[in-house]
Amino acid sequence: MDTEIGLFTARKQEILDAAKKLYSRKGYAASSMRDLAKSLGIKPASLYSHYQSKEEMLWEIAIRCTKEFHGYILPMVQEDRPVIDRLDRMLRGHLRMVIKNQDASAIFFHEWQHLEEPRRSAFAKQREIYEQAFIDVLNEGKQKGVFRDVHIRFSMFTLLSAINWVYRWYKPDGKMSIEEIEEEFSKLLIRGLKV
Amino acid sequence: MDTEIGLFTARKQEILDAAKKLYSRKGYAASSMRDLAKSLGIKPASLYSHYQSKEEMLWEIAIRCTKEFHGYILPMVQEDRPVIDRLDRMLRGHLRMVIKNQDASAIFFHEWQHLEEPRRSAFAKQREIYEQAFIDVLNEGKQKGVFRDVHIRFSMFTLLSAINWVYRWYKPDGKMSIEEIEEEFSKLLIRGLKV
DNA sequence: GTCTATACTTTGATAGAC
DNA sequence: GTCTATCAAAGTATAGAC
Repeated sequence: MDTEIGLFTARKQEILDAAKKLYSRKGYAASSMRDLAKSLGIKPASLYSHYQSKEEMLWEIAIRCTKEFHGYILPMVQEDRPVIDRLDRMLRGHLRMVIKNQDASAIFFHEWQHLEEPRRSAFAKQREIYEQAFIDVLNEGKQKGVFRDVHIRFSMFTLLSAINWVYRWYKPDGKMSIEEIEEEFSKLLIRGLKV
Repeated sequence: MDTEIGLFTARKQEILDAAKKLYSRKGYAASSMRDLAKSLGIKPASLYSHYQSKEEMLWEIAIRCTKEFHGYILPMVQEDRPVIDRLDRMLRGHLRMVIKNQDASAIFFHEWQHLEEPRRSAFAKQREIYEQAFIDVLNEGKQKGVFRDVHIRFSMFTLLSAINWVYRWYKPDGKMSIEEIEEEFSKLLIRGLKV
């Protein structure tokens, strides 16, 4: 019997992890099935016993990453806390997700654009749901007078993109710990919203 | 005689503009010389009368973009103004460059990674010079007590990346004017640095 | 689950005529 | 400066043996 992780066999997961790393480092379009097979020590044809196509792997990576981000962040919108604390927690959460899924983040932010329809649109839809969560909290804060009269959509993009770039420069052995990065983001980004 | 623009003939420039647009929309790796030729209404082989290779075009786009960003921003570091105003002007300038070179920005921020050595390193070097300008001003502000005790390198990345994302969502006919975007960035990002 | 062998497509690039 | 014709390499994917 297969050793399952979620709906996947362990082998499928190994392959997906290798693909994640490769797509993240070289970009999806520049990554070949030959490259991927080589990194796993198998022949290209063997990959097709696990996935039907190159794009299916991209899709699996993207959609799994989406589920992880959503599962962690979306419930925070309705927590019983002051709106400013909720936004703070959501931004810290987003940062944690980016760092935890550093390779997948490149796919989550960029490479998903190489998906073909209808998957591309399906992903875009999920992405909007995620962004909407931040928009909702920003709107609430604005209406309650906690935040100044900011452009909501603009602020959402700015806050998230400041954090998104972390996947490009974060190194686990770098000078800043995750806690320090969180704290700095919180100070740097939340302050600019306050009345 | 050739109609020159800088060191380029007009035709070379036309081709480069088309490449810029294509690489920006589809990504460099996913863009073929056939695609490019088609968008110009010529045959693929004709491109090689103007450029030696696909990578040479990527290089030209990247390095021209670098020159434009540098020429606009670097002199601001030493202007005779309070340090906070200089940073503010540099961030606004960076924003203007991103919007003015929206297609090239995708290459400036991402696609340059597809350059091969030694061009890749040469570009990376220029990029560091650009980042250093912001680091210098942040350091000065910190030493003068205008900015709080921020992590310099972290702040530089955060400020620039918040703005960099603009190339992904900015539309000339969108809801916010460039002036409004500038103003919002200034409020949102500079406030978080102050003591 | 991986292999060999291979089909078919697309790619970057060159040679040489006009 | 653009064309036709063409090449070698690399791409995704399939069939079928083990």
